[in-house]
Amino acid sequence: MRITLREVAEYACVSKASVSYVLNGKGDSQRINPETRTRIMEAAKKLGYHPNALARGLANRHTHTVAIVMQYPLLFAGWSGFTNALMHGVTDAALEYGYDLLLHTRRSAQDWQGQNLDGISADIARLTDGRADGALLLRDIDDPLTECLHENEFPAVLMFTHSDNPDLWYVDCDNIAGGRMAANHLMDLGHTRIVHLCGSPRSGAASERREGYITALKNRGVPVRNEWMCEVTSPIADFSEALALFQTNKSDRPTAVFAWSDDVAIQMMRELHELGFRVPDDVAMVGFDSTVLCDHTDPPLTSVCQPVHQMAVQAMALLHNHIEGEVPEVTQIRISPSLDIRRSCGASIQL
Amino acid sequence: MRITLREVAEYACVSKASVSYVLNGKGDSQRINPETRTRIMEAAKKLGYHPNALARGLANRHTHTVAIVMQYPLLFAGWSGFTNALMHGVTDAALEYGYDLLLHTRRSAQDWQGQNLDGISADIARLTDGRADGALLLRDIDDPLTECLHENEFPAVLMFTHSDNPDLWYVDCDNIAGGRMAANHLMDLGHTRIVHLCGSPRSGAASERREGYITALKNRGVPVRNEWMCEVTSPIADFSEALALFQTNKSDRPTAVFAWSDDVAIQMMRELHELGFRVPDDVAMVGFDSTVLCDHTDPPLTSVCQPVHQMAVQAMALLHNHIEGEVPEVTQIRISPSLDIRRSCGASIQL
DNA sequence: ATGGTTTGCTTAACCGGTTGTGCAGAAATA
DNA sequence: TATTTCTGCACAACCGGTTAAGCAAACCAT
Repeated sequence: MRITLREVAEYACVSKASVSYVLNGKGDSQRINPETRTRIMEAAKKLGYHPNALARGLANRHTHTVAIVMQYPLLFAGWSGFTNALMHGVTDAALEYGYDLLLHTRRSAQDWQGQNLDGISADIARLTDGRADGALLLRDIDDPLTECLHENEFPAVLMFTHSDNPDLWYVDCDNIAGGRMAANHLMDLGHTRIVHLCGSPRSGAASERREGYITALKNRGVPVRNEWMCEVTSPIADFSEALALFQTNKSDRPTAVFAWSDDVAIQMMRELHELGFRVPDDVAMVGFDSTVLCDHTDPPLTSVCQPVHQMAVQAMALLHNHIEGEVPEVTQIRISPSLDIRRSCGASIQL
Repeated sequence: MRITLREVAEYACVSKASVSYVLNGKGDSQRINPETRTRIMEAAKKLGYHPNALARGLANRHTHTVAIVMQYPLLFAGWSGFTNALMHGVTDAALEYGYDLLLHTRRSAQDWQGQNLDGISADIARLTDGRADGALLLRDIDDPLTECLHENEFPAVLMFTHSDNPDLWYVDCDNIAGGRMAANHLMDLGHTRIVHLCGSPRSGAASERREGYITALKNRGVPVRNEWMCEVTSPIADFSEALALFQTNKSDRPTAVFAWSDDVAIQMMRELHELGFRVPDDVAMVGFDSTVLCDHTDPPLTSVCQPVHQMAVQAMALLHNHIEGEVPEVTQIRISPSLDIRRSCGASIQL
């Protein structure tokens, strides 16, 4: 058993209160006699005392811990460096602000589908059980958890998603602009027959990228074809519908693909390659996230870039404000994406 | 403020103890009158009661939480899917056993270099402060933290590293065999001039891979050249020393490279490519970890494969045993790696 | 009627900290 | 000398749970 405050107190022949005052330097600590103070400090050091975080959290009502809540454990199943960059940013920022991190995942997406409120309330219970002072939320756009937490007045900040509710704080990328960028780049290069591989309609980011794609096409008078928007949510999903679009006579064949994620783009390049299509000669390809992976594929993948690490840091900063009860001027942050042009569209590389 | 046990008790007109017995189903719970029981259950439901994890942990002396302790936050800075696979396995297994996860990183490697014992004792303090029941350790081979935790009788299991101390439990890959496999594969293909890009000498895994490489060469009477073992710890490290080996007259030029990690192998392929060398025609390349990335590089990278996800699950299983006080027959697990042959060595692909 | 057992709950100590209040004795002031 | 103020610490309540021990009433057997 670890040394407790009481044992330090007994060793130093003082009360628990005095030890607590001395070690924390708050309250009556100025009024402790210097001799007693050093006696207590030495007792603590000699006994190897370290406070129990549970007891301290219970008494203090806060733990210097924040939870990071993933929609799916599958976030760690992806190929690209997105999750890595995300976690890297979050851990860096957590160290910066002195928070520990609690990782919340859940068994499967099914638990949530159909608005399983028992699941939600279980999540709420776990999150607000005193262990964390606040939470970083990586959730679908219409996830009831977000609103529920807000009703429970639990400090939370959304990451890589957003909300129409002005009371909810978030850091997200302007995915509509990102989708537009991707489509415009392809149209600038002369493409008009552009397939979009889109993500889950429940994902706010994926929906916005699709919206940006549609808007860009409409703006230039390019017809938007529903059958050219295929839902391919992950690199291990079914690509056959998308690939079928390429197995027709050449006159009506797509010449470009905008995939909602790098993972999907990269897998699509492989699938196309196996069908005998060359990227970028036969088909141009644009991905999203511009993860480090994009530099190492064949050909290197042109991709819309969002500064994941920086966004994670900003989200943690917002959460810190929220926990401290401070309200910064901007509580809903939209980052503008940029386009990293590599070789997969055949464009000349900008320097 | 959340509803507490006391409020539920008052609402149901019973004592705190009765509520606790009913909600936990332990101890005297059988002796509670069914009517009282339902009254309590309904009160709890109506008030939306959820127990405070800190108070509960304090009283129970355990929290159903395990910490995962990284050597470096940089683990999230890598390109390859190694960390992803690791975290995926850990989160899956944590869900399986009903543990929550606490993530421990630290500011920089410098804190630890030179055996900073203050840093170590701070780590010990944070880990054994009551929040976690045990820890999964991803640390260097000679990290004092491991022994310290063991002395403090804190349940811990090493992952992707090992120890000569028979009391320390671990799950590691047989990296010596892995290094041998890589070198043997290259020698099978006729290569004798093989460069090894090795990792940090403090990393147990990296050292063993190097040892396997050396052993394999010696076994076949191939001279081991010290200048052909270059320390390149990460893809953003300095490759110039390694590249210089290729910028000599052809008769003494290496024909193959075994890199201690996929990240480094992939970057090396790029660097070689820029110097005009073709993989695998001019230089054969073998990596380590066989992450998903290897399928998507140009050319696809032959790599030694360790089952990261499975190893993470096994480590969590061991930790669960440790926490429960059970001692399984095997507490030190060595997984045999395999070789995933792709195209970067020019070998015919096995089916 | 008497003693023993069972039922159904409460009391209170405890986990390991924090912190408001209070109480001696010394020092300062009247 | 009497009163007030300050110094230096202890006491005890509290955070929100768990759980051993105990007690009154009801039940049973003798």
